[in-house]
Order: sequence, then C-alpha cells, then structure tokens
Amino acid sequence: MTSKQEFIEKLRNSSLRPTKQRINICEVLFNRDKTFHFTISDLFNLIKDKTGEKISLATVYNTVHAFHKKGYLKEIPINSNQTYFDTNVTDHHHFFDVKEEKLIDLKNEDVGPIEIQKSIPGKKIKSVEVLVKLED
Amino acid sequence: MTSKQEFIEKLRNSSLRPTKQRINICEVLFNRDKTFHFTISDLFNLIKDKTGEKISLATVYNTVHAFHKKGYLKEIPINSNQTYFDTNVTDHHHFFDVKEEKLIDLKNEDVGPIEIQKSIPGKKIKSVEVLVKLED
DNA sequence: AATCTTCTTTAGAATAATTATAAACAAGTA
DNA sequence: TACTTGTTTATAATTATTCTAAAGAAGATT
Ligand SMILES: [Mn+2]
Ligand SMILES: [Mn+2]
Ligand SMILES: [Zn+2]
Ligand SMILES: [Zn+2]
Repeated sequence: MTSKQEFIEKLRNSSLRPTKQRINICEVLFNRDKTFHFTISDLFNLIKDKTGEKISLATVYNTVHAFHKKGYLKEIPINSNQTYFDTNVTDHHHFFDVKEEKLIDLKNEDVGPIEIQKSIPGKKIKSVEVLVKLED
Repeated sequence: MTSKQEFIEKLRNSSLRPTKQRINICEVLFNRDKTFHFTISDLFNLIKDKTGEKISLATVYNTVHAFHKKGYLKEIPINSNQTYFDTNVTDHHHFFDVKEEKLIDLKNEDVGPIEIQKSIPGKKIKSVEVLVKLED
C-alpha cells in the first residue's frame, strides 16, 4: 500500500508533475499486490471505475508512455491489436493465454537460464524474453 | 529454386486456386535460399519490384493470411506498428534489431532447450518463443 | 465450347489503435 | 501575484488492417 503522498514524491523525483490524473493512474497501477498486465483501454476503464473521475484517453496514453520511458512500465511483445504493458519491470517471461488474451508472469526460475550462443557484430543484447503461448 | 509449376501444384493441393497473384507472391516469398522476414508493406513493394505486376494491397493481406492459416507462414510476436511474418515455419527464435527493425533467425541450438517449469491447469503449451532484442 | 458455380481480386470504405495539434489549464517559481 | 513551463483535453490526423460488394477468373458440368 503506497500512500498518495508517496506517489507525489515519486513523481516529483522523476520530474513529472504530480497531477490529479497521474496520481490516479499510479494508484490504479501500483497499489496492488501482484503484477498487473494491461492495455491502454483496460487502464482507461479501470480509472473510471476505481476513481470515479473522468480522464482523457490521450492522458492515459501520455502517462503510460511517460512511465514507460522512466522505466516504471514494461512493454510486452505480443502480436495483438493492442499493446500490453506490465507493472513488473524486472526481466521476466510470460505465458499468453491466446483465448483469454491474458498475460501471466513466468518467473526466471520457471524458465531457467537462457544462454544465447550466437552474436551479431556491433550489436549487444538488450533483453531476452520468452513468450509461451497457451491454448486449451 | 522452385518452378512456377510446382507452386501451382502446391497451391492446388492446399485448395487454393493458383491465381497469377498467388503465384507471384509464392515466387517472391519462397524462391530464396534463406529465411525471409517481412511485413505486408515489404512484400507489397517487393512484388511490384520483382514481378513488375501490379497487385492490390488487399490481395497481399488476403494471401498472407491464407498462407498463414495453411501453415506456410509464421507470425512473429514483436511490438511494432506492423506485423512481421516469417517463411521459416519451424519452431525457432529471433533476434530483433531494434534500430534496423530487422529480424534475424536464431537456431534452436543457439538458444538451447527451454523447459517451462510452470503449468496452468486446463491449458497446454502451444509455442515457446524467445525474442532477443539487440541494440548498438 | 458454353454455362454455371464458387473462389478470388480489387478499389474503396470502414474500423480501430495510436499519435499529433493546439488551446485551456494547472503546477512550480520568483 | 505574475510568469514560465509542463500537462490535460477534445478533436483531428495518421496508419495498419479488415470489410464490402462488384467484377473477374478458375474449375466443374453439360
Ligand atoms: Mn511506449
Ligand atoms: Mn494472420
Ligand atoms: Zn509480466
Ligand atoms: Zn524467423
């Protein structure tokens, strides 16, 4: 449980002004026990439901991008009509339930270490992510 | 090197009528030594360049989807504004050069076996794919 | 070959996620 | 307070993809 004051400080420390909208988004996104996987439209609807306050869709996009840029959100690579984000910004992997369109975290120990044996001259590895698609 | 006749037979065997457009797409996609990674717009432009014949964009979409459904193309999960496809339909992994927006095949032996230790009741694994993002 | 049926192509419209614009507004600062 | 800068917002623009429906081509039937 993070207090509103703490979010305000965290925003300030990231040189993001603590607006009402950003604080609401923080509470929806980060006041939870478990990792949260979401699309912009998921988040947009949750804000309406949980805070009762109206927010512009553009602000949701702006804020998610700002948080992503600051490293507070991770973008999950899947082919979907919508982009998925993740509040768990550590290196980790995913199940994707194709039918439910839901992401589920996989801990690194559930996958084991992955050693990439090939290298490309002039390039270095930025991330290694496993996506496990699930069907019924 | 596959002949036009062979493509015609393969299309017929897949209950796809061998139209001029589909044969052209086959030649652009499958007459190559190496795996080909592409977007719809890549393919659309290549068809114009390589065959000199005009084709409708909708037909490129239709055909790629038909080939994908038949299992002749694979869709690669990355977050991009465009969907990537792959002529290598075997199980394999990828580098994604973020700057160049290019995919590079990773052989299974370059990654090693991946054992998923977690399971979700009622669901089975459909695919396991590793995406390695590259930066400079 | 002529006819008939079914599938395919096509241009263009529709859809939907995302991004851009620019004016109103709020936060920080002096 | 006045001033500056960052943010929100409604709305328009953009863009990849899908849909539509009419025209055309392929395959089957006579
Ligand atoms: Mn982003
Ligand atoms: Mn497809
Ligand atoms: Zn996650
Ligand atoms: Zn590939």
